Amino acid sequence: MSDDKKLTSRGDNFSEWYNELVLRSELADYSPVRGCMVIRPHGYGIWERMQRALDDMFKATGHVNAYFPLFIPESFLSKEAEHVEGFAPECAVVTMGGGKVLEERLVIRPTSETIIYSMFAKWVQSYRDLPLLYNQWANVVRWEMRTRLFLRTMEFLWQEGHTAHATHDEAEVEARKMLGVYREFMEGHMAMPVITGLKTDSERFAGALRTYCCEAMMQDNKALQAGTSHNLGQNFAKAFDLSFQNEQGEQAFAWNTSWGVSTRMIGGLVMTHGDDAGLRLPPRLTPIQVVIVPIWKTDDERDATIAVAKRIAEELGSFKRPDHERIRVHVDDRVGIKPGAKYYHWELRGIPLRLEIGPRDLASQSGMLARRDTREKRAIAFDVLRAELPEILDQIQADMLTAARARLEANSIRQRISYDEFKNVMEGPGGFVYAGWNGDPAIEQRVKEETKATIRCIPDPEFRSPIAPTTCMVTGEPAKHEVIWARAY
RNA sequence: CGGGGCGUAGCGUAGCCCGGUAUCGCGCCUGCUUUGGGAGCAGGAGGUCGCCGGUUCGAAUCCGGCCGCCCCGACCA
Repeated sequence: MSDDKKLTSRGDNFSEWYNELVLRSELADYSPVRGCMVIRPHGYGIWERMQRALDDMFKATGHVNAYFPLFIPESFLSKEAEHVEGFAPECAVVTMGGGKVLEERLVIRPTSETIIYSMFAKWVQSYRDLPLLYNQWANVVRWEMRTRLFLRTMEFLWQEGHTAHATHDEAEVEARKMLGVYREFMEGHMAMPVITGLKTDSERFAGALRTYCCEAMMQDNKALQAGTSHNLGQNFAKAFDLSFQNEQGEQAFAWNTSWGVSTRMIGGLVMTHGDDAGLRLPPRLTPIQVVIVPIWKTDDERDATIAVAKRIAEELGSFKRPDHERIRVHVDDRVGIKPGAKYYHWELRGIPLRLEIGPRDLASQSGMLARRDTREKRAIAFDVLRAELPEILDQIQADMLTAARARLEANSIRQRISYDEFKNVMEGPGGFVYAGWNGDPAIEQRVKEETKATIRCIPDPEFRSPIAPTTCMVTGEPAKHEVIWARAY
């Protein structure tokens, strides 16, 4: 057994652990194009589960899917001043087509506000046409300097919601509602607790009135912005003449929101739950929930255990079952590979449950069930699998969230600390520091330069400290907000 | 775009300083024996040493240029 079978440990080098794990668990691979990655079936399977769950939630909140083009006329980008300033530097631009120089260059969408609101403008005349509640599943391209698998790639997959409303307040409700949807998805499906809140101006989306976000804490105590929701105000409506006649018969500009989450969440999943043995996937998002490993000595035993394994898999996972009763089972019937090697294989890939079935188990009509998250192992009778597995999977899902939440709390600092102590925290263990801020962007900038930490958000009320800080951590002046400081991805 | 590192079989590497046709491990193929925590033995396949040029009788090795990747910064979902 050689050392290259062991994963770099999180403690030794977190960043190397992450890269190695993503590659070795076959979530993704580097591609021939710089900064772009190939999402392999195991990774894409997670994305498909994410899409399905989120899409259901979007539909249940009244949204519809549509699709807008990948190419955006370059002139569209520049119609909203702040937006063009924010995105122009990172745009890929098509200058040639069909062997000819294009009359107007085409930007490959970095985000679709401009093209979508230009179309909304055609479709909206009256307040009766509002609201428009659209979503699209798409790829976008941003010319990033430095890329990392899932966390920042030049092309990534995401969903972008785009809505238009008659009033500011309606748009505000929508932006907050979708932030809540994200939070519920991240906690309920990813088992990843998040802090929701408002971005400061420096971190606000280019062209938005207000940006709300979900911030998660990774195991190296750095923050990951996992989702954003923007109240765009009337900025884009004015740029694209998205106007309507209101009940009073006056022309008015619509109010827009946009909101998105991306394949970056897969990186968050890895860094939230992974351990030194590999991935740990939450039952709701894992492509395979239970892997069955048949064990044998003789050919007869091989045939018998594989037959039983397949029968169980068929019974639990049949497509004839309604979706919510179906368990995603895989039988690892590869010959010539010892059971132990299979255990390592599936542990690396994060499959929540493993069922071992050997000759002894056939006799007793039971198997050994091992949990990936806790590594507990116990016997379970075949005839209770169908009844008990869903409960066990739910338990794993819940336990993973509890564990992640405990880690988030353990690495959050709420007691008042001095700026010097803060610097030590950021140089050392890191974490989320709740502290007062005087509201001055210059202070935010200075802290960033001195500590690499940024204000992740002004947390929503339910995340704030019982006793609000009264003074700014840096200047000692009266605090305008309680904010969360952390280094971020 | 600045700093650092690295490109040798599918993967990871030795060799490079000191020039003579490439080492080892994993993986892969065949056979036999194995299989309840990473199997053993035997045999075998697989290489334009990132690319281009130079020096030399001879270059993975020395020199010049280029390309790519990773890490750390600046910038960003």
